[in-house]
Amino acid sequence: MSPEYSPTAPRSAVSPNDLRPAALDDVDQILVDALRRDARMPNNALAALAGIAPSTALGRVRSLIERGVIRGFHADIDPRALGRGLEALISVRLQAHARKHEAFTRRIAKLQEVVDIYFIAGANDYLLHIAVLDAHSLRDFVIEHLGADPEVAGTETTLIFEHLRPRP
Amino acid sequence: MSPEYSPTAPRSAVSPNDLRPAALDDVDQILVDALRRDARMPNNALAALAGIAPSTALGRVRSLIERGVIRGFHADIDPRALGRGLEALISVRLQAHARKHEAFTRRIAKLQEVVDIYFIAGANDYLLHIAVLDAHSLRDFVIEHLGADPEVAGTETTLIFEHLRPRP
DNA sequence: CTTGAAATATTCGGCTT
DNA sequence: AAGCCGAATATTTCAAG
Repeated sequence: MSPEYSPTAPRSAVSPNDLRPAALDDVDQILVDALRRDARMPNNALAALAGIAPSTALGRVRSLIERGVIRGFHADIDPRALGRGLEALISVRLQAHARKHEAFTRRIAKLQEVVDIYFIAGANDYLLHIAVLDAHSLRDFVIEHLGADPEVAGTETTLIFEHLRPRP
Repeated sequence: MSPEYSPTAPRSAVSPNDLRPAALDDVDQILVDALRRDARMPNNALAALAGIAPSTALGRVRSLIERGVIRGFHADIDPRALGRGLEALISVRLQAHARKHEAFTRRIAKLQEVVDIYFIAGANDYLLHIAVLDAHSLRDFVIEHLGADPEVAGTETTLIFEHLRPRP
């Protein structure tokens, strides 16, 4: 008998050189969902939730990490507790001839103030989400780390009044 | 003897009605830092790292949660694994007379596609970070959830090529 | 904040489907 | 391949000092 297509098995990747992690089955979905809500949920409880043995849950979670589906487990910390009560978004446009995007990214990524780096389409090249102590620190950040860089053609800073993360 | 200033004690809040969590001592700092890197680090290991007994570490972490310093523990999931390989930023401007910001926020916060809601200063009122399946879903999202709302005066959508989160 | 002990959870090898 | 079981290790948690 020739091999045949199984409709219940996960499909292979859609495009040829696709780095997408393999599709998640129902159990994986439950585990991922639970860990997204509470990364410290015991393996025990995960197993019970998913209706599998603890050892199986352990293997599943390890596989999810291995496959890159779970990229990490992190505590969400109130920036105010870290003395970073002021958050801002900074649009950054690099010089047209600038081809040192990677170097810029690496340099910016090292700065303590930087929370997110979005590499974006459109007139600007980056949107930086930063968290600092106060307005003075914000100015210092822009002047010292962006204004001083000859590759940076321009910046635009916008204050964040409130930041919500609805999912977790 | 009159009460005197103790240089080692944490200062009280700077401004009168300040909701800032109390300052963190060295041990708290270590715990917060470790849990930010790895939310699943065992309480045991945390204790050893901070140089305190496990029971003390347990109490410290609970206190940090209680005080709102730690807002949660979350697994970081690759959006591609969730079938959300396309991310975008959408600037949203509400009608000048719109005073239903809270209602808008609540409605948007419920949508599965929404990753972050930034309430910002400037010409626009919101910046939404969303993750969707593909360009078609993105268009649908804008039309259905933003374009259809009479309170929304305008939107501007920008694709995210890459999103880095340097800290963890 | 620590100790110490009981209750829970993790983890692995070996076995079953 | 993937899952379960059982048993040794490890961890969590609380009451007491």
